[in-house]
Amino acid sequence: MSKQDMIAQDLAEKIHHGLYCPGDYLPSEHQLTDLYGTSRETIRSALSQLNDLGLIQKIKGKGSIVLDYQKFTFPVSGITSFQELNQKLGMHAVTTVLKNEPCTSIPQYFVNRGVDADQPSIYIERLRMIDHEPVVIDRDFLLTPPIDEIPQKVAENSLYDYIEGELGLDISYASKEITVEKADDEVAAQLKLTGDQLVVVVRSLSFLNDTTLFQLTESYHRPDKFKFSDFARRQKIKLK
Amino acid sequence: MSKQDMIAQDLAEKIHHGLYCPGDYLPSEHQLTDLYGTSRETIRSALSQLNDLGLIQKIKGKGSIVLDYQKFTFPVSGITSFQELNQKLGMHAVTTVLKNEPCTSIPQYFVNRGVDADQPSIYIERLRMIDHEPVVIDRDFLLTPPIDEIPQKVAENSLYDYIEGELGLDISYASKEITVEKADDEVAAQLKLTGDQLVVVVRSLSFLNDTTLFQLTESYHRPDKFKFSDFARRQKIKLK
DNA sequence: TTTTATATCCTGTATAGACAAGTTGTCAAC
DNA sequence: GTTGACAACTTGTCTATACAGGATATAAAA
Repeated sequence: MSKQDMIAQDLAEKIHHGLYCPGDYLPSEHQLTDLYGTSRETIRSALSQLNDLGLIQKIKGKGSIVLDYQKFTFPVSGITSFQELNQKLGMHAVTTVLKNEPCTSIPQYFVNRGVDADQPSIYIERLRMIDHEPVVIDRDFLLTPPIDEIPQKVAENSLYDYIEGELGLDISYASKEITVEKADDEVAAQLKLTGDQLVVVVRSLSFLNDTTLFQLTESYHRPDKFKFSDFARRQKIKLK
Repeated sequence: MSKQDMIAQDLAEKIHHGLYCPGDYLPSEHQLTDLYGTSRETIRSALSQLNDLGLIQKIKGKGSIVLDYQKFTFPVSGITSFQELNQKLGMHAVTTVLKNEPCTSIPQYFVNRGVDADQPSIYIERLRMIDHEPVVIDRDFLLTPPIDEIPQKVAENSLYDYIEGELGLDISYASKEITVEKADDEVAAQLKLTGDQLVVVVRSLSFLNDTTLFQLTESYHRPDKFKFSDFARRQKIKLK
C-alpha cells in the first residue's frame, strides 16, 4: 500500500470516527505535509481520492471541507459486493446458494455485448434474504479462465475476497446497467412477486486490471426493496 | 481551461473519432510528453481523467489501452442534464414545461435529508416525450438563493447551460438515489401508467463547488423506458 | 531446447520547487 | 463608515528529476 493510499485511508477513518466533522475544514495541504512527513503532491493525491469518493470537497483558495453525504445515503454504486455491503451496513442478510455448477451458455444480454455465446463459466445462483424475506437473486457467471471453480464455502460468503485474496486477481472496473423488466416465472416465484411481476434488473460486466472480463452478473431485485445510491461529480471534459 | 484538460479533451475526441480504437494502446506517457510539449505529470493528469471516465485502462508496465465500454452503454450516470443526454444520444425528445413558479415547500424526502422545509425555490415541472410518448416527468426545485428565477425559454431548453453560463455558477457534485414506487395519481396520469402504476423515481441533491445546495430534483420515469448505465472502478481505500 | 540473465521499454510513486489564482483579514486612505 | 490596497493564507497547475517495479524481447548460459 502506497503512502498516498495510507494517508487517504487514515483521513477517511478520521472522518468516519468524527475527528473531522461535516462542515469542518481538513488541515491545509501544507499542514498535512508536516503531519504525515511527505511532499505536497502525495497529500494532494490522497485528498483527490477522498474528493472522488465524495468524502470531501476541495475549494480553491479555502481548503478541503468534509461533506455529510455519507451519513444519509451510503454509496451502493461502484463495484461493491453484496457481502461487503452486508458487513458495512450491518444488514444481517442470509445467503442461500441455489446453484454452483459449470455452464457453457451465456444470457443474450451479454452475447449482444460481445461475449462469446459458448464462453465456459461457473454459474452461481444465490438468493439473498433479509428478515426472512427474499430480496435479491444474483446470477453470476464466473468465466473460465481465469476462474476454474468456486468452493461452496466461498459461494456462501464473499466471492470477491476469494478472487482478490486466494486467486490474487486484480478486480478493476465494471460496467453496470439498471432496468425494470417483467420477471420470468422462476424469478417471480423465488422473490414472491405479485401484481405485474416487475423486477429491477442490474446487469454488469466486471473486468480485471488487464482488461480481462471475468464476471457477468444479473441481479434481480424486488422493486419495493431496491435502492441505489450514487455520488457523482460533474465532468470537466465533454464527450460528444 | 488548463493544459491537462485540453489534452484530456483532445485525446477523448481522438478516441471518439476512431483515431485510437478499442484495444489499441495510446502513445506512451513519454511520447505524449513530446507530442504535447508538456511534462509527464501533466500528461498523467490528463490520462487519469480518461481513466476515471472509463475511456481508457492504465496498465502498469504496458501502457494505456482504449476501452470499448462507451460503444455499448453510454454512461447516463454522473451529473448530466436531460438536455445534454438528448443532444449526445440524438433522441429528439420534446420538453413541455408544465409549471414554472415560486414555491415555498419542499418534498418530504429532502426535508428528511436536512433541507429546510420552508426553503424558497422556483418549482419547475416538465414532461419529456419521445416519439409522442411520455417518458419522464422532472420536478425541479431551484433554490433561492442562489437562483431567483428561470426564464421560460431556459426551462424549455437547458437549465444547466443557464446556471453555468448566464449565472456563472460552478456545478460540482450531486447525490442521487434510485427507487421504485407507486406513482401518485397525477404522475400516473401524465405518464399514462397502467397496471400497478409502478414508477422509477430518481431523486437528487445537486451542489455548487462551494458546497451550496442549489437544486432538488425528483424524476419520474416510466419503468419500461428507464435505463441507467454506469461505469465504476473498484475502490482502493475501504470505508468502514 | 530450455532456462537465466539483462537491457529496455512501460507506468507508479514520491520529492522539491515555482508560479497562478481564489479567499480572507488587516490596515490605511478617503 | 466605506473603500481599496495589500499581505498572508489557501488550492490549482506545471515542471524536472529520481527511483521502484511490472512487462517484454533479446542474448547468453545451461
